[in-house]
Amino acid sequence: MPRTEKQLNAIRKDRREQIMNTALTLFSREGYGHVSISMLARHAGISKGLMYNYFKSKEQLLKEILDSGMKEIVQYFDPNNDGRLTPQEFEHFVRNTFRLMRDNREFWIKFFSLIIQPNVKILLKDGVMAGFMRRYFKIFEEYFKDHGFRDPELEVFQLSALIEGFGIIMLYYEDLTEIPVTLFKKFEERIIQTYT
Amino acid sequence: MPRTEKQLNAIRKDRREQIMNTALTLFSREGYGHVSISMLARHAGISKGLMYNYFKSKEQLLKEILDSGMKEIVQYFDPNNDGRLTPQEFEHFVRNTFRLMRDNREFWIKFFSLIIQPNVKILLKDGVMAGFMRRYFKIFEEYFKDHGFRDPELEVFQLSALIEGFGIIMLYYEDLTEIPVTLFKKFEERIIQTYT
Amino acid sequence: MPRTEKQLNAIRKDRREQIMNTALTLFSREGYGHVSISMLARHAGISKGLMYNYFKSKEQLLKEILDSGMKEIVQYFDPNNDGRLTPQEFEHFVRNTFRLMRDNREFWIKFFSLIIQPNVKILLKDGVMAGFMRRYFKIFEEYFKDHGFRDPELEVFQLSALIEGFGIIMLYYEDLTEIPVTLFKKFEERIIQTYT
Amino acid sequence: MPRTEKQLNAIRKDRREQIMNTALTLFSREGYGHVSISMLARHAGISKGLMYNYFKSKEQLLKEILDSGMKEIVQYFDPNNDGRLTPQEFEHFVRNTFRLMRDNREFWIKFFSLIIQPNVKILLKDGVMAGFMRRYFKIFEEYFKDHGFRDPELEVFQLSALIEGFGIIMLYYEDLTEIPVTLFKKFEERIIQTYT
DNA sequence: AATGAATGAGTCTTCATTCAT
DNA sequence: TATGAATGAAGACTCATTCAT
Repeated sequence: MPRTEKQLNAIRKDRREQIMNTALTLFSREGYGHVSISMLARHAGISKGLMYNYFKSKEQLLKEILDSGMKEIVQYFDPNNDGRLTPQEFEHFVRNTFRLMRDNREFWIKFFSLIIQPNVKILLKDGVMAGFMRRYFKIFEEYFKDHGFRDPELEVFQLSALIEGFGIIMLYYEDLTEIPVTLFKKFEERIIQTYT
Repeated sequence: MPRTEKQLNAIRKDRREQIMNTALTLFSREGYGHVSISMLARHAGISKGLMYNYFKSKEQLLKEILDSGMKEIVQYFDPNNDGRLTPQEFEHFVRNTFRLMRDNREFWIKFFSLIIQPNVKILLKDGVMAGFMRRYFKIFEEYFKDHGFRDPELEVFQLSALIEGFGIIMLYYEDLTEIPVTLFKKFEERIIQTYT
Repeated sequence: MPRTEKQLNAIRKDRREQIMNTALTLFSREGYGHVSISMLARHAGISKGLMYNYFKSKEQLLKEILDSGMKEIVQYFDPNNDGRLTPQEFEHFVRNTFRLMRDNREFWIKFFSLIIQPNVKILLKDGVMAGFMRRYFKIFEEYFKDHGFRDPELEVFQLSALIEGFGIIMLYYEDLTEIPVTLFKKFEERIIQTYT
Repeated sequence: MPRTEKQLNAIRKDRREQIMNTALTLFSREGYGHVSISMLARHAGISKGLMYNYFKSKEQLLKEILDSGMKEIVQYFDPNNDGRLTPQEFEHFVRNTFRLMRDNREFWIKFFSLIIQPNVKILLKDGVMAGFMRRYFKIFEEYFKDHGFRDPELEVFQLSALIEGFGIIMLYYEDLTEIPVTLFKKFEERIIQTYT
């Protein structure tokens, strides 16, 4: 008996996720350019050819991974989408971002590791990322201006540095010096105290 | 009649630098793994084979680039090598680091872009980097402990995040939002004020 | 629908043999080192890459060819594996060896031509060959000692020279002076008469 | 003061020999194809370019090495050049050949190792070798015919096999089983006894 | 939907040879 | 005479992608 349309869709959805998860893990660990389709197929437990039933090319696969990650980031930012942040929204944003990272630490380390790869960066430059970044810089600058910070530009710069730096440290030095969860919490509180 | 030893040394020095500079530019822009020897040779204006007169392999070339950069970084840190930082030394270190970056901004953007690449990271892990990082973490923690900071660990973490984040921002967003030199200066002052 | 396991195995077996046969012919005629993968692929009627689906490397291909040839040689020698040769076993060995050579003359000429190549020799030295040779020398020396030959060592030496020399002549001069099959037979009889 | 013509010639002659000796050693040990000019120059203690002052190409160098070796072999054979061998001449030939090998064992092992390399063989086929071999076969056949051997063709075949096999054994197994000089002598005597 | 054999362009690397000095 | 920097063709090997089954 042939499978129903519904079953087929379920299979397809599972397979796609399975492939994307495996790909993210490998891309982040080995570098996008060093992951061959053979390796990917082997790790995902499928055949080489099958990948091409789900993704047009290796690059397409990468793009879908990036998109799905970016969507999650964006959704916690400026939820009512009015281009303004209240201190509550600011705190909410920071807490949510950190919670996201804590709850799904492995995923975000991988994702961060992926987006700083040169070949990958190029894809993002002209994609969602650029727009997101511009908007993000703008909204924070407004926020600092409205809440009496003397040098809003500097604050945006410093805040960005802290957040990006946080990512890099997780990624880069974690296996040297195990970073305890309490430190994450303290770092989060410090940022909220400093900026609200 | 063969060239004199002096002539040969001059030629060799020039060529090495020419190749290393070209390589750093390409490695950082395109990613180490995506730069082929063909591409490198074309950009450096030499033949494919010649690279191998100067460097045993592509990887060896990378290692020499990394070493030469790391040496410059290390030399401004804990100059009297006693494992202790005075506030003056701290300030001196920050100012010098920033000056280095300002004076040779392009180089350091490239260098930073290089060392966060996954394939490159691996090389550093077992090289100078690991040792340097451990020492760096330790010395700063001592510094904060000795100068009355309540939570030295958190301060080290935050300072590191700021510095690394500074690198990432330069690298990642500069071509979106031109970062003015005055901002660099203000960022530098803020760090010094905060920590001394 | 994917091919069945059986179909795949058949395809793989055929291809392996096709590649190994082509390789033996070329390696023996041109020398292992002078046969490029391009050349091999062209002669075998396959693409350059395909060889690497079947053999990890050019060297691995060589090793498998050597192994398969050595196995055939070894099986006719000291069949009951007691480290002793009776005159009947001696005769049996000689007759079988010559029959093998006559029946598959081309193959053995190629094989012999292959194993005397310097690069190839090195592989054999540390492989089956060394062990085989030592055993072979020992058993024949025992044989000559037991059957009243005055100078067993000399006889082993002479017998070996005859056999190896036979190989060289086939290989080296055959295309100068066509060697008739009757001569082979007479050579065989002479050896058996002399040593039994 | 510039060197005299005579001095220059002496230098040239020395250099040529030095290069040829080094080349023979390397060619035989590593295989002609695996010896690079760099390697050769390094081992001979000269520059890469200099080799080309003395030999037009790598192949030309090989050819001269082969020629000089072949000349030595040929000169002991059929000295009065009448196409006939007397038993004395036969003995003389065998004794001289073996003496040559004993006295300069290393050289001949190298030379033999060289001429059986496939790439090298090809050069010889159309050179001195072919002619030499034909003549050699012919003269021995006459010899055996004239001296009452029943099957001259078989004898030529066997004699050749013994001699070639002797070469192979020296070359191939010597480092497994050290072959004593006394064995050489006995082998020589046996051949003379058998054939005169 | 699923497989993996097959392709060929492209990668890093080696090396005989040339040539300015 | 002597040097070694420089070249470029060629070699072993990898891998994204296609396609018959």
